[in-house]
Amino acid sequence: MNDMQTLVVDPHQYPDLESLTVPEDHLDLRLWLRMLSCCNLIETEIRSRLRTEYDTTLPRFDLMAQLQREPGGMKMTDLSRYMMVTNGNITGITDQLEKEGLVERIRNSADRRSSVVRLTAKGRRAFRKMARSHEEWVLSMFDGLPDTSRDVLFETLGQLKTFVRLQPSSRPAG
Amino acid sequence: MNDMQTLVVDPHQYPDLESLTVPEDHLDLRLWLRMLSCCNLIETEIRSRLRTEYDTTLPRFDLMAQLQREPGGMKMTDLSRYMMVTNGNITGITDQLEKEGLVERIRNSADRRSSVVRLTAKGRRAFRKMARSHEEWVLSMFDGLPDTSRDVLFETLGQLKTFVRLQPSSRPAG
DNA sequence: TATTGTTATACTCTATAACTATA
DNA sequence: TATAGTTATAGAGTATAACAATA
Repeated sequence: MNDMQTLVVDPHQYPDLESLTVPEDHLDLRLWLRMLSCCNLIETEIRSRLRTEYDTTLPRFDLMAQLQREPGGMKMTDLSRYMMVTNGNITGITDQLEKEGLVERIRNSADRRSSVVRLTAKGRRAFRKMARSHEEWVLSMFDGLPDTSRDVLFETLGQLKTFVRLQPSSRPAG
Repeated sequence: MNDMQTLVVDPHQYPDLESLTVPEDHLDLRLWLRMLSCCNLIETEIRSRLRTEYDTTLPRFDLMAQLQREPGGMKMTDLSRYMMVTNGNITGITDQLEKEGLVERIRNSADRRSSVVRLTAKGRRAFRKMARSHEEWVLSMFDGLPDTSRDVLFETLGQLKTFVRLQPSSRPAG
């Protein structure tokens, strides 16, 4: 069975995005590629674990995480806004989760166009379990990082999130 | 034309992944979600600009960036390792770029199974232009961030990249 | 037997767009 | 007219797997 080619790569073993820069490049660029490769490393690991251990995906996990905060459920339109994807995609993910009994749609009698999605009891149990694992994975990945670095990262990323300036043309005029 | 629903969202206007945590959560988890939402914000912007201004995608840009460092070209297998995707995907992306005249395959007479992919003159020109824009976008997005924060971010992310510990089961046994 | 690259296939996620039912 | 949600479609990106040619 040597004709099979499963993807088996240790990311630390190969150069990554950051290696595409040279010291002469702007610090911003090197910073960005370093941040991106950190994120990709961690995100890939989480996606892979969600897949192998819970047979699910990050968007599905995220949708359930949104619902978990709102015991009464959320309107599809709000889910779409918070998750920054279009309506049709929320319908699709909700369909999958509903088929597995993890969420349910509740029709709204006041406005019969809209419905509310919420976690079922089974969905709440499943999410709690996944969220615990998810947290363990993250903790274990950050394990070697000194406390001061953690604090500093948290603070400066907070600044960055505020300061990041999106190009005007990519935003709606209003 | 109100039945059309184009995705037009200002990411700063809605809660994001980070808002799924509460102060009682572990700092690691809050840190991770904050980092992820920073990255997603910036990455989404870059993908969108690559699409609208250069009609291309991030994986295609990344493949060209790899080749740009190696004037002699790279083997498909090495591209696959560096970009951490399977062989078949490299074939697909290379096909697209070759069709547009941006890269070319050179057969290797010593080992007739393998070939080398390299940028054409047109590809080098195109990449230089895109890379300049890409750098401008990044610079402009980091514009409001104080210098000290930049330095600190760069250092601590460097640490993180070294310390991030992948789960043993996700790596090959060797 | 193992490696290089290609092809075929399937699946998820995404966007655009048109549609239905309702407001 | 506008909104909530659905459906249809298309395309990118990914993985798994089998294959041919070559080593």
